[in-house]
Amino acid sequence: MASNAQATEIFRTIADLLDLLGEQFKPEAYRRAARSIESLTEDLGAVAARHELRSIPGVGEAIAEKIEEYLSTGSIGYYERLKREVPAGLVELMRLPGLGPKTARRFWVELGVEGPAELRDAIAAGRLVGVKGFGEKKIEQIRAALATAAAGPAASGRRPIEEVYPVAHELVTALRERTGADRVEVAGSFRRARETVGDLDILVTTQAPARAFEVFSAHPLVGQVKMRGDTKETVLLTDGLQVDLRVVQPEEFGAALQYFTGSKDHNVRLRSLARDRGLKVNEYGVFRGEGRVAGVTEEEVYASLGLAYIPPELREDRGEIEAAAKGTLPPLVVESDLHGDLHIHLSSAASAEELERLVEEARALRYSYLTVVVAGERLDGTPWSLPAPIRTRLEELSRPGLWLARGLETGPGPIPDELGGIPFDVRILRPTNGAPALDGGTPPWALLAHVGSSVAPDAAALARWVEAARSARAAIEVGPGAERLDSTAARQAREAGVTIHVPTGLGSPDAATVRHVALGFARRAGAVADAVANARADPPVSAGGTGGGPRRTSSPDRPRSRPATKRTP
DNA sequence: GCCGTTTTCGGCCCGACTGTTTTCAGTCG
Repeated sequence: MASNAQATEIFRTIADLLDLLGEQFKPEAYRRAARSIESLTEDLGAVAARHELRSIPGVGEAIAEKIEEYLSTGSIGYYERLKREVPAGLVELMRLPGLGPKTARRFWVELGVEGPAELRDAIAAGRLVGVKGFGEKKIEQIRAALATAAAGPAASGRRPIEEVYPVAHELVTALRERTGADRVEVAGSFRRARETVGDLDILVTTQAPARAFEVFSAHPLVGQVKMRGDTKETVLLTDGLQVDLRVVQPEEFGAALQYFTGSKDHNVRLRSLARDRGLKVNEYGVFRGEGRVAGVTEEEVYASLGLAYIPPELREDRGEIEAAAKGTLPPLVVESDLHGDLHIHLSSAASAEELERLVEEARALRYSYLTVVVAGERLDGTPWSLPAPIRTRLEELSRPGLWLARGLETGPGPIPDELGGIPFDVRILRPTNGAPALDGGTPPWALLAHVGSSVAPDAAALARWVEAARSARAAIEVGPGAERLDSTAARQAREAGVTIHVPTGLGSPDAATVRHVALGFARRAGAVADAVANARADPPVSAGGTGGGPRRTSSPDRPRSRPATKRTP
């Protein structure tokens, strides 16, 4: 999806350039279009070929034309003109923390400064002293921002959600236990389960805000306090992640949680819907005139606008508001829907104790099946397998109530001779480059895994794999890490009717992170329990290869059946 | 520049915080 990413970046830059020219509403319009293009599940070229560019939210006549121009010529005349008009260095300046378009423009117009290097020189030469609006502190702040930018490129970019997850968990736990806060929730893109997180927004209700700030600032993860007001504190963690802590009143908590969860586009739509109904929504509640209509809970906020509750993962203005109004939102998969895992790896040196711990974990979660990969091919194509005693132990531990299936993980071709004698129940496909078509003669595939490890994640390759999974009736694995699908790709799989697999992380130290993040991605993709392979009561597996199939007696083997599935509450 | 279950024109979120101010501008989220 290289061209989508490039188009996104071009429109973002156009927005910045227009900002620098002092334009009022155009910049936001271009940013809106950029956000939509970024989250597209298919290539812009494909949308253009169907003449459906205008159906992309935020893309109207003018931007659609510019996309066409970009697709056919590789550049956009309007963009090139703007770049000639405004020095490129100004965009860098306005992207520095604490600086914005107004300030960058003033440097340009009043001081002739056209970029970071010139600004540094101007400050060193004392040219900012005495300029209206620039006191000692402001100048120092700019100097510091320039130094940080020069030291390393983008020390404060967005980071993967799985990296932030344990940190968020720790901070929330500490706030709950040590500050006397009543309610503590993380909002923002973290709560929406976006793949990347820019910062953390934590909301608390407490009678003693000052104490909450005090305790929070003293947490070992916190590096420095950036600012502290009456209701809000901003800190930087030792690893550079920014965390905002906001204190809100209990009667406002739902409204604040809704407001700070976003997304921006979702909230804009919500507010305009409210306006149409004579209501006003802000972070303090929903109001008719002076009277508060809602605010304690999010459910109440949505209900007051005539909407069903919208799960955070869907709040991106991609049609969820219309669906909530009509009552057609899907009941998204929840953690208690998961009945097992089709893809568990143990190391080739695994011990029986490791296997037993794994089984204990599965029992504790009331899972009814696990596929443990017992044999397969390494990335270099050489075969490996779990030691025979471990495979035997696996069979011994399998019983009605918890079926331990044996997984065989290979490329798409015939099973290599070396692995031919090893019995298995589930065949897991590890894609290799250039061979997307699954061999129809082999047993049905249960799972397409490690997709990102062997194919470039561009739209065309992804489309091939989704089609391969669809025709083989295999599930595709979703979750954190380069080897699994992100939520955008998962949405594409869903749209093609391909089921997805949510890894549970069982047996790994970061199991909770893997499971929650993967579930979040599945929910972002709009998956209901029926769309998740391991949310089915019986494993979506048929007897495979030389294996014997399910060795349990409690329920008959039902290949490819769609057993009754627990409903989302 | 986009958008419309009251609109094809006239809107487009708005409050907290900082720094430089004497009443406000800019940035951020």
